[in-house]
Amino acid sequence: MKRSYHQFCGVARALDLVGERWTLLIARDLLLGPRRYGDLLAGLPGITTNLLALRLKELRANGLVQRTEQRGVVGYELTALGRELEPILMALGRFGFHFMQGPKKDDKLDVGWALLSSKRRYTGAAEATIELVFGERHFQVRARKDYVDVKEGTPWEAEARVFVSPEAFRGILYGGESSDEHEKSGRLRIEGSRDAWQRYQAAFGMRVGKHGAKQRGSLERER
Amino acid sequence: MKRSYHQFCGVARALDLVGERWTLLIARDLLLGPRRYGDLLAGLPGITTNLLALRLKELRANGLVQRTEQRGVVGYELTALGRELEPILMALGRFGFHFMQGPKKDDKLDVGWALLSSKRRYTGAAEATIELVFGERHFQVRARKDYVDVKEGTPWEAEARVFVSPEAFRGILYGGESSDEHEKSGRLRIEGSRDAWQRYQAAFGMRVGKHGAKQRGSLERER
DNA sequence: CAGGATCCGCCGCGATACTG
DNA sequence: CAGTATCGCGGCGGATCCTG
Repeated sequence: MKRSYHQFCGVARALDLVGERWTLLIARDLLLGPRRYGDLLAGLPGITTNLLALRLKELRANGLVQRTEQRGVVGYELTALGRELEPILMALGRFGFHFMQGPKKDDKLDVGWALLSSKRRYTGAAEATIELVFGERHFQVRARKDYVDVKEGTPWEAEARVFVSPEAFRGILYGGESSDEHEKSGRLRIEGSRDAWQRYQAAFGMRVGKHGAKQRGSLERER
Repeated sequence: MKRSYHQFCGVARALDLVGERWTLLIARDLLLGPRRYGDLLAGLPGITTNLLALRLKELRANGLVQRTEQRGVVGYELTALGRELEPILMALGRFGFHFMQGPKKDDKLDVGWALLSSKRRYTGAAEATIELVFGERHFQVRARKDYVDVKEGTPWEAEARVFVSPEAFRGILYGGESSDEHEKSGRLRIEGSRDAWQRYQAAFGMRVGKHGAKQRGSLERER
C-alpha cells in the first residue's frame, strides 16, 4: 500500500487496504466464488485491465485474495481473511439500497449482484437448496437455519432447479411480483420440488402463494 | 457526484456516494456528534482544506450531512440518512482491527476513534452512563439494554465522571490493563459512582475486578 | 480567526495498444 | 486468455489567498 491515512483507527486501516477505487467491487464479485481474470474484467464495466491487474496484486499482497491455478486455468478467490469483507459489503449494500429506486440509464445490471443482495433478506424462516439458472449462468442458494450461502457455478445437488430470466427474477425479488404469473407467461420454469421453491421464496421475503393479495414491492419494504 | 460506477447494485451505489477518499472518515468523525469545520480539519491529518470543503459539499448535496448554524457558530452533523452509515463504519472498523497490532510510527492517535470502536464491543451485559474526560475533551457513553450511544461534548448527567489519560484508557480498552492500577498510579480518577464505572467496564468487555487474574489483551480477543 | 476559495503540481486512474 | 506497457487527464495533495 502506497498511500495511507496514517491513523490508528480500524476504519482508516480498513480503508488503507480496501478503500481504493474498484477494490471493494472486486471483492463483491469474488464473494460469489472464484473468478477468472476475464470474468472479473467483463463483470466490472469501466475498469481497465491494468487497474484490475494492479488491484488483484494489492489484494494478494494484503492476503485478502489468492491466485489459484488448476490444470492451467488461473483463478482468483477470497482467502479466509478476505471473506471477512462480507459484513462491509452487506452494510454498503443495505445503505446503497436507499438510492436504488430503479436502474438509471447506462447502469449495468448483473443478476449476481441481485442474488448477493438477497442474502441480506434471509429471515431464517425456512430451509431450502435451490439452483437458479439464468441462461448460461448457474447459481446455488443454500439456506440453513444459521447461515446462507450463495455461489455461482454448477451446484452439486438442489431440491429444485429454476430457470428464469433475470428480469423476471428481479421482479420477484425487488418488485413483489408473483412467481406463478411469470411461470404462466413462460419466463420461469421449475424442475424438481415446487415446495422447495416456495420455501426459498418465503425465506427471502418474496411473495408467496398463488392467490395472495398483491404485496408491496420489496424495494419499499427492505429494512 | 461526478464519477459513478454505473452499476445497478447497492454496493456500487453506496460507493458512488461515499467511496471517494476521506468521505467515510469525515462521516466517522461526525458519528460522535456535530463538528465545526476547523475541528474536522484538525482531526483529519493530511486532508486539505479544499478537499474537506468539497467533501462536505458533496455530503450535503447527497443529504447525508447538514450544516447547522446556532448563534453564529456553524457546524456539520449527520442527517438521519447519514447516520445509517454507522453499520458500514462499524464493519470497516471490525475488519481493520485485524491490522491494528499497534500504532505504526507516524500514526495519529485519537481517543474519539478508540471510543467509537468500543461501541462494537458492547455486550448488553449492563447499563451505565459514564462521562469520560481526557483533558479538554469530554465524552459521554450511555449504555442501555437495546442501544449504546457515544457522543463527544459535555454530557447532561452521568453516574460517574472518569478523568483519564488517553494512553491509560487505550491500555484498559485494548490491552487488558487494570483500571485500578492506573488509578493507583494517578493516571485515572473517578468521580461519582464507582459501581457505574465497574458496570461500564463489564458491559464493554474490559477487565473488571481488583484482584482478577491478568486477562489477555482485548486486541487478541475481539471478535 | 473561522470558514472557506484559488492556484499549481503530481500521481492515481482511464483508455488504448501490445505481448506471451 | 491473462496480463503488461504507454500516454493523457483529472482527482487529490500542498500551499497560499480571500472574506465576513
